[in-house]
Amino acid sequence: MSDPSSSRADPPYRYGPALAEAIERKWQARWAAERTFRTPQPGEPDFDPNRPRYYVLDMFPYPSGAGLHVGHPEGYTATDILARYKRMKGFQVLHPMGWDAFGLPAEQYAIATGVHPAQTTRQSIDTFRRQLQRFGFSYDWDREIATIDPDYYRWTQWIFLQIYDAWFDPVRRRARRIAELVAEFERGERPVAINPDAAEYSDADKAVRHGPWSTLDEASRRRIVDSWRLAYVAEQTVNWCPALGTVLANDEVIDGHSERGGHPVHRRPLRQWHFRITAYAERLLEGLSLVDWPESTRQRQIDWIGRSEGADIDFPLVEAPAGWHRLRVFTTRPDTLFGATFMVVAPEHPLVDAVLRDPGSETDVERVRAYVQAARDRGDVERQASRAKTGVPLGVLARNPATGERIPVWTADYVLASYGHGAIMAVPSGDERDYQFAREHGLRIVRVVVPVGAREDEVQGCYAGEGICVNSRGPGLSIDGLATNEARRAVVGWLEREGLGRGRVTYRLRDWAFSRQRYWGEPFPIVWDAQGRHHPVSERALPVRLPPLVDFAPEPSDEPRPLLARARDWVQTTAGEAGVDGLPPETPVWRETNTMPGSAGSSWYWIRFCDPRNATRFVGEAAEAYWLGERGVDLYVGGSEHAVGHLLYARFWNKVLKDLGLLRAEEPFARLFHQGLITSYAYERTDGSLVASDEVDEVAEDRFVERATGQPVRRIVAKMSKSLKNVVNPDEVIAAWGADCFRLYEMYMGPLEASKPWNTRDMAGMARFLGRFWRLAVDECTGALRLASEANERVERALHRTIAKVEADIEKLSFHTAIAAMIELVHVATDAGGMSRDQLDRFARILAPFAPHVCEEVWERLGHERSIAFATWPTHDPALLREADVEIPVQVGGRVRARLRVAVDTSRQRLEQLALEEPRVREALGGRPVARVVVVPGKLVNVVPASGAPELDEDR
RNA sequence: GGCCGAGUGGCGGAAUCGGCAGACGCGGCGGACUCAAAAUCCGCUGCCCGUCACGGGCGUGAGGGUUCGAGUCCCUCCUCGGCCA
Repeated sequence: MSDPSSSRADPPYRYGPALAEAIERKWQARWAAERTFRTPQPGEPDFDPNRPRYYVLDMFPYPSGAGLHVGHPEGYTATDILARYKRMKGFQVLHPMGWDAFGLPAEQYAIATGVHPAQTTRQSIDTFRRQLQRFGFSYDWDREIATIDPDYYRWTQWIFLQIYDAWFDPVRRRARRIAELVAEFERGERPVAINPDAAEYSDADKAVRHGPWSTLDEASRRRIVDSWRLAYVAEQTVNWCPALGTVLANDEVIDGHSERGGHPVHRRPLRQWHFRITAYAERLLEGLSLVDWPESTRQRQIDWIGRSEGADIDFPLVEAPAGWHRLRVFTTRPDTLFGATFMVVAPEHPLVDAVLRDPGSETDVERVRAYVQAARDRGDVERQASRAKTGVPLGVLARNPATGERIPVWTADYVLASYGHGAIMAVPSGDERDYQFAREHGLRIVRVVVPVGAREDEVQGCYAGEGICVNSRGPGLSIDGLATNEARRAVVGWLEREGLGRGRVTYRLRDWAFSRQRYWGEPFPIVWDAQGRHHPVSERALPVRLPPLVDFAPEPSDEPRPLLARARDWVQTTAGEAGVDGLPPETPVWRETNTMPGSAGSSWYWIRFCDPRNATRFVGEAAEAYWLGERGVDLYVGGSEHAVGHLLYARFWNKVLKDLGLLRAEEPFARLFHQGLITSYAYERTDGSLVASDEVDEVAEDRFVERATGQPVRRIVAKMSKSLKNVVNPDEVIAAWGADCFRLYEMYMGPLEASKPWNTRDMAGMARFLGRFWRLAVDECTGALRLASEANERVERALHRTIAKVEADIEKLSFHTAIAAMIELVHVATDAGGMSRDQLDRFARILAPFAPHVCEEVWERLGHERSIAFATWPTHDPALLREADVEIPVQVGGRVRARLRVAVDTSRQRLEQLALEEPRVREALGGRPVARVVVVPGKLVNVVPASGAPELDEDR
């Protein structure tokens, strides 16, 4: 088909790459010129408030310099089919596209080339837009947005300020304005205290009892209010690489050195903005039951939030540094309290510093100091992974409150500072890590739980499961013989009565660190004064524009320093200049130099699409009410790699905005679907090196050789990547086959959610299908319509069946089976000598969402002036779906022995009678008596010979 | 190790509620058209036995179970993929 010598001999109107391209260009130009897919807004003349809406959203792409690969259009084609289908079903469809354009790759590219990220990003966006438009997707390009547009990030900053100005009321379980919190403090309706759930404050800070609000000074008030804010500043440990002058992610650090370059990396505390997403843990869990999402993704979010019930327990300290009277731990297994034979704190725990300042007689100060130093530069991931459970005793003794025994306190890096209180009670008989640690360091092990039905001496090593408590009798409490779940309640009750602890729910979810030390991100609308206090930039001064910067090269330094600090004239300004209310205009202030992370712009973009040009509000109320309403986005399609990060952050922002009365929907995305990965063949030489797929020949079934050398290579299936040399470029595929063919092929590969290997060879099937469809409608020599003079009955029935099937399959996103049904229809119609005008008119409409260009062309030839995109979806007559006659298989003992040709509605009795009269059935019975006959009318008959089995009711 | 998902022809895959396994496409084989080739059209194509027809047996990762009937439900195991530690 791609041989040029052959196409010269082709009839002038043969459907091939050249004609496909001409048709596709023609219609794409027309759609653009007529703004066919512009979606009317509430209030506009062509908007119809009585029609239902359908909001179908793609995860917007990060436009990289490499352009689109064939994985992108998979999800986009699926949503396009749905958008086009819903339009034909009478919905007003919102189907937008935009660009997630801030982020690290653009900045790294700038470091390498010296070209400003603003420039490279714009170029990448232009490339992506051109490529997407070539697919004929029905996006409303008038709504295009990019997160780097100041008109967009102005509202990203504005939303940050809304979150900054909010706190979470644990009683009402929702966010409220800071002014309401202060009012409650002023009126004495709320105890004046640091937020007990604020991760950035110590237990000691939270225990401080403050007087009435009016008696507090400005600094104390500010401290208390900040502890409630949903956006707050806290020190967080980062991986700082002085040589690269940058902060590294956990997976970029290997063994204390940078993955690139092998430079030393230090763990340093750095001042960062955070969102108190943990306050929403319960709401985020509950919301998952309101949405139609893949079960795997819901489960991953549940796991990520990691709700666990347990208890805080205070262990009295009997030998400890001055001022240390107790050590608080969190445990999910209070039932194993009697087995706690030692305690462990993280190397970062404040008790460790206290011990070093005020060592006890048993403390080996040098050993502790050395251990803590070494542990500091190991990341959490690495600490968890390492097998050896290292640690040192602190020379501190605690008392187990249940047994009254004195137990030693150690520090070890298998305990993480970020979980619970950074301290644990160690129960070696009931926790694998504690067990290993105890074995390694010769600590006592006491069995306190045995499996139900087991004797104590039958249990070896560590047993972490549920069971029955043993050896759990003490001066104040005995839980011997209780089941572990009952024991947990008993212990928590006792702790609460004794004032030694309380039941508590904790989460694995951490607060969301929202700062980056990069350039290419949204600046914070925040300034700092000379006293180190933060102040919001007022709304009217937004956007805070990113200052121009030319030098992105890393600057080696021992102290972490954000890149924006280099824009000195921008950083240093005055309150008046920056637009800060509440400070005298001439007050010198310094702008926040962190920037927002990549996830900022993507945490609300679906909202902006509803009203992308609104200059006075982040989204107009009428647009939000219509396009989002209480349900949110109707269908959201994107990769499962965003199952926790993006989707959790987006839900969080949505909930805060809802609580503040700015949105109606509790959940942003009503239905979510993940398209599968498109993989591709890669070829490996015997030495493991890779060969590009276009340098390989298939010499026999499953035997491949490298063309240049003739050496055999092995074919593997892998994710497309430059390094594997197996990337397929969509531009080339479209040039060779056309966009309609590409769309059909990607949808025909298999279930949308499955990962599937790309195989260009299979494109031919879809090209043939389109060719047959075209020939069914158009004379290849003259270009005139070819219509049957009258409607064939068999074609008519097949058409009704196909309409019903395609409709049901689109709703299920089962596009490959819908296409299979249409292929069958083409065969039936071709076999019957063609379709009537009316039949072709309906067929073109159901194929149009899949192959819109060729269908527009046929539609125009059928005499329609308006785009097929707004034609109505054809109806089907359910009465025509079933054939009058059916073939019923007759089984004997479950094996098909004969077939009956009967009317669909043949009765049960009649079918049984006909079956028993069949000679083949009698033959198969071989004289055995018939035990029973199972009849499923319209489906099958099963004659069961007697074999001593008991008789059963036939109808079941 | 835990959680989730998947194993069906040479390949991608279908089978809506437990009811004819392999729809549809690719590839392959044969034929028509053609000077010839491509394209197009038609037929065949799970495996084994059988001379064609008519048939028979086996068959959805392995083993067991429930059932008149299992790709589908239950149990045990194996393999692969994804995520988390």
